[in-house]
Amino acid sequence: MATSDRNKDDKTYHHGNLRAVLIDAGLAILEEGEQELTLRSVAKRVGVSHTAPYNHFAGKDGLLAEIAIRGFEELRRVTDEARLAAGSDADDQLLATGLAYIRFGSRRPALYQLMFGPRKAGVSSEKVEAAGAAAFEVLVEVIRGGVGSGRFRQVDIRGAAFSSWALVHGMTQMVLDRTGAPGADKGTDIEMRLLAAHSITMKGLLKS
Amino acid sequence: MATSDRNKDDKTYHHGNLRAVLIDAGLAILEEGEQELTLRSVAKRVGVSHTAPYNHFAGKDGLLAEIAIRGFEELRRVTDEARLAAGSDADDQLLATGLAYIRFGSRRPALYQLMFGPRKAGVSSEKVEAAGAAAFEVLVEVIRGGVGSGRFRQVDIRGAAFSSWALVHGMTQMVLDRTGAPGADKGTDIEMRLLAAHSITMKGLLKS
DNA sequence: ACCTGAACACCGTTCAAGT
DNA sequence: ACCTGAACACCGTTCAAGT
Repeated sequence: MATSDRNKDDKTYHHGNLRAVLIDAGLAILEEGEQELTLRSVAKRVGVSHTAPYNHFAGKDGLLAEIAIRGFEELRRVTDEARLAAGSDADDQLLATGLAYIRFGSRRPALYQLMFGPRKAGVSSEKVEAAGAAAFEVLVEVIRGGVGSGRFRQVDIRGAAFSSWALVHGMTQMVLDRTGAPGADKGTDIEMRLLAAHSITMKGLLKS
Repeated sequence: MATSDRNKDDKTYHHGNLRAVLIDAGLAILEEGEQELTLRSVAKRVGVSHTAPYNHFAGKDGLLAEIAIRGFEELRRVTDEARLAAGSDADDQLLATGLAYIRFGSRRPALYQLMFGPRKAGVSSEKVEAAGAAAFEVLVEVIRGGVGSGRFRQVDIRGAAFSSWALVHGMTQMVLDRTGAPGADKGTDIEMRLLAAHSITMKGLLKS
């Protein structure tokens, strides 16, 4: 009896998939934002000893890297969805992906800070950069499409994508920095800022 | 004899100005980049017990806030100097301040990350934001001058300044993130990126 | 008014030991 | 192959005690 009970729990508990469960727990802690993300807090939440994670990750940095990768994968997903939903106009696509980007950072501040915060070098760090590069490609696609269709000027594609990314990234960071600042209309305000920047950029980007 | 020796040392040692000495020590640790910035490491470098800082700061966060303020003051200084050295053309001024901004972040990566990293809320945090706002005003002046002289279109001044700041801030962050990335020509590369972004932005900003 | 040293709770990491 | 518990070095912070 006790054995069969144990087997039932084990499906979601921990034997084959402790690695994945730990990553999810870390993401959940960041999402809730109350608790500190600690190797010990993650292990405790899963119900495992605080040294168990060392069997699946290269210490705390290894776990953090895996969480950051998940973040970049989702960032790529939401921006790509926004791009597809924006229709065929490259101008609309660029604005939509920028908005999706800023919303992602605003809604997941702790995860976003982790993704772009200082990382120790290492092999897992390269995988993080690869995930970030994949997310970056969404913007490259937008610019490439705009240039290809003749809507945009013949700008350097990756250079323009880099500028767009830097702009939304910088804006997101500035929103997250001033968490205690006056003005609860932060969310709408930053979107207006992006709109203004977008219209200036577009005057330099559009062909006609 | 021992007393007079002691008095000589005390001038730079610690009695009246321990507070300032601790801030300098923290900045020096960040500058060197080898040591971890820790309340204890700062105290040790100054030659004082690790609890002494509590007489001058609200814990570690209080010291960190003071260091960040110093950083923003210097950021304001270097961008303002670049603005003045760039002559009277607002276009040149905008590019020069952007370059000075990115160079500041590139040369003081640890300090820059501290300035824009997650800060705990508190009174000292407000002073940090005030120092950051003062640095921001340099860019506002550039845009205001460009609009006033008729060189720039009649854009929203603070909105355009915000966009410019976000752009260089985002670029700086992206340079600092990829510390281990391939391509040692990082420094020159990012400046070319900024030039490209600047020329696109200018097409939307300039009047004629 | 300012500084020290002991003490506390917490953290990341290592390692022998268990299964 | 995976997990545990003790142990270690380190951290921020508090506090009684000194001057």
